[in-house]
Amino acid sequence: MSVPDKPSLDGLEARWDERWEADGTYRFDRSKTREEIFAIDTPPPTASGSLHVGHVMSYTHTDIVARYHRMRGFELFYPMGWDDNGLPTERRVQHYYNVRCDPSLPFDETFDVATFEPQEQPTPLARGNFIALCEHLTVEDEKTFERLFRMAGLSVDWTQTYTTIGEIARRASQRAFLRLVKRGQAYTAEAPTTWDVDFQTAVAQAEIEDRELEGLYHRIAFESEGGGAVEIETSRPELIPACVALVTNPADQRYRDLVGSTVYTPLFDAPVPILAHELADPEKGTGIAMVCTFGDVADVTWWRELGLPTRVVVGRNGTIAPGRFGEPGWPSRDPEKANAAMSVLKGKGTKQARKVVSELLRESGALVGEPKPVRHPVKFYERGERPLEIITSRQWFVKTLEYRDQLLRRGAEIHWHPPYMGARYTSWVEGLNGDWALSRQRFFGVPFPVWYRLDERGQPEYDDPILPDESALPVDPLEEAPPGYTAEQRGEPGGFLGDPDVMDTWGTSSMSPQIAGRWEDDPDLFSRVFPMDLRPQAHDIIRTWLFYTVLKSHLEHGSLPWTDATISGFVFDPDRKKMSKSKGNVVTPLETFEQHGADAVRYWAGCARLGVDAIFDEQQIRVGRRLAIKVLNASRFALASLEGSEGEIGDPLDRSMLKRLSGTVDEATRALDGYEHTRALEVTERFFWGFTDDYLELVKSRAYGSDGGSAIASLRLALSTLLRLFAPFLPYVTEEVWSWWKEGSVHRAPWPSSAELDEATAGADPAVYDAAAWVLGEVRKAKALAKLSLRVEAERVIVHGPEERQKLLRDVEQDIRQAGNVAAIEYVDAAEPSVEVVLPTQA
RNA sequence: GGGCGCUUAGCUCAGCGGUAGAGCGCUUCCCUUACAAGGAAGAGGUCGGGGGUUCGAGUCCCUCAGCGCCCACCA
Repeated sequence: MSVPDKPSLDGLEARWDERWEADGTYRFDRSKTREEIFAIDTPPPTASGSLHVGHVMSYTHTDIVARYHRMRGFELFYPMGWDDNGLPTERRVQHYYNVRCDPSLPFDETFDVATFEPQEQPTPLARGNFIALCEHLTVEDEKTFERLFRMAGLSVDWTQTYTTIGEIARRASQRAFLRLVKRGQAYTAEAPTTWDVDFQTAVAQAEIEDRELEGLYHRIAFESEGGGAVEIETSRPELIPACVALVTNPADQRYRDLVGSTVYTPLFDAPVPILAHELADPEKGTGIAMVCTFGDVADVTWWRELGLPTRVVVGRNGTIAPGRFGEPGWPSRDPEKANAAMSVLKGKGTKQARKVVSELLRESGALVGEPKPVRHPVKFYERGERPLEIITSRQWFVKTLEYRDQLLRRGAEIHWHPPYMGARYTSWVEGLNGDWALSRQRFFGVPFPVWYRLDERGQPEYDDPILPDESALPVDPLEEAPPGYTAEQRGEPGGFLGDPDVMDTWGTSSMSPQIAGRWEDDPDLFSRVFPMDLRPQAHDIIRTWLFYTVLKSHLEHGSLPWTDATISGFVFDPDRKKMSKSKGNVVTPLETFEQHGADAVRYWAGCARLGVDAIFDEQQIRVGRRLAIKVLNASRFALASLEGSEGEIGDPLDRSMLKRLSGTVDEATRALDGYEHTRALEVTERFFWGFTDDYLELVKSRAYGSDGGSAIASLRLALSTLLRLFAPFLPYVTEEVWSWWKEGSVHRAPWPSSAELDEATAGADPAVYDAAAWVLGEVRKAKALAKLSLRVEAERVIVHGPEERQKLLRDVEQDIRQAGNVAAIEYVDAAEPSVEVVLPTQA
């Protein structure tokens, strides 16, 4: 045994991280069977972002689960991943190096990522060079992340780390995609899709958010064919040239007679029909809606279900790029007038075009009254700055709608922690309005392993793509030629075209269980870890990461990807604002760790329940630090200050204390089994503080004495148990103390059980410990109220109470007298227990 | 518009059918041989409002209000 004289928290993190790494304490043993393994689908953080205390909280929650299960005897499959593909990385690289990706440039062989310096003007880079720069920067970011997570004490097996742009991830994503195509579950189609005009990429429903925006409702008159006018209301008058119909509800009496008739759009004089559709809401606007291609998702529904033509006026960059009226598909009573109006709009952004059209409408007399200001929700790409447009483009889709019921059932099979989080999944799946648009018109992502044949005129044949053999994966269709073709045939008539798109970043991260488990690359490993046990994550990505992972697993494996999902809340600053970089209220985790120590920060995290948003509270962290220091000092006392040796545990107080501890062990175990780590921490902490405040004081003199064997043995047994109960929460300080007197790591020690304590506690009555602590407390209270030092000897303590209670106390009277500095204890029969303390009158 | 969650001491939160709890903060006292980056003690709540069930309700039911979040085809 080697107990330091002055134990300290300083430097524990570095020392133990190194030691755990050297000893392979958290190394996964793949020889274990699926039943013996507990597998965690760790969230791969966005490598290009920065970690904040919110990450610290949720990853600590997961680590508590991991450490608990490891101590329960499970072999932990607990890898880390880095989500380094996708738009966030592209954006970070663009800013960091002041570059932009220009896919038209040829690859520059001489470009060196390591020595590249940002220039005054943005440097255009070829796709390949840009990707190389992305890979370079993410590697650097990932090192920083790993340092922080190691400091946080995550018991991850760092040899299992994966990235979402790495070869394994690309292969897994592409393989899953190919199989979706072969099963008919993924398809390519030219279809209207939500589109970000700045990033110029398709965006899936899951990445869309509503933002409240100021708008103007314009009431606009359409000329009816029989004369007269039909009025509609719109906040997007610039889409009038894209109008292909008006719709009204079939039950709406006001417009029943108009259904089937034709009206003419103002300014453009295009004839459009008035049609009936259930979706039209008589309560909204005038009860007649303008259908444009495309203003919103309702337009898409009407366009599809009513078989309407397409008249596109908004281009991919968000500017007005109209066709010519008078030409096929662009009918007008007065093409000259229509094209004159169009020429004014051409090239303008939608916002500007809106103002112009508004003025033109006013001049033409079609504007009824003044536009009414409104605040209304508008759809945005979550990372975008301008409203989404709906633009027709060719995309790959994954079928989701037809699996809706199956996916709902899968959601119900998941054990959600907390359970009510399952409702978010359900409401998301129920609200799905289209298949998953999987392709992104971006660069740093997993390419689609697909080529298209070019016909004699050089037009791609999208309906029958060329797919590689799975053994060739991963492939880059922009670098490699498809089977049976040569590189020279790229882009030539009769040759081929590589799919230029990359997958949605969720397309890859939804494969995290398969990537981490080396699906197909290492079938033996995969069979030992999949389906996994746990998916930990935050609630904001239930509709993305969680949903897509369930979808992929359901379609590929016919199973859930894991049985349980733990959902952490967010962390807010003390003013209840969500922490974010732009608000400048971000607390850097590294500083927090350095200032307070990892165990202290983990304690704060451990106090926050799953699913509940937490406050970043330095006060609470200090409490954690105090607890950690207390563990050191109490351990030092129990282990080193006492010179006697262990004896048989026979003293009633000792046995009673251990009985109480046994109950605490049961409670903590039950709590952790139910993913209620806060409760486990709470009961452990409560016992521990009582243990130090009362038990240590009660046994101190006995333990120092010649017959201290029972006390010393009890102290050590309790300490061993408490260290293990605290180990998932305070991995550093518990390991430190463990190392003073035990072999091996506390984190590989068995989780304590009440059975372990049975021998020492058989027949013991926990009420003895409670009663002794109660009397001691009353004595202390009396002295404190009398403003006396605790060292002042009380002349007498008179315990009133029923006989049974007296009996409990008589056995441990000596300990109470010593701990409380009491000369004599007397007993008086009474129904209600109370304590009377006779103190010396003050001089 | 639909759904979920929250509303308990100044603050952060436990408690979920049986006489109001913890930590922090505040006040007082104590350098007691594990611990002064300590320790001991005290003050402080008609458990959001209103109904109901029950011998008994922060605890179950209904209802209202406020806050937060999720979802929604928001013309």
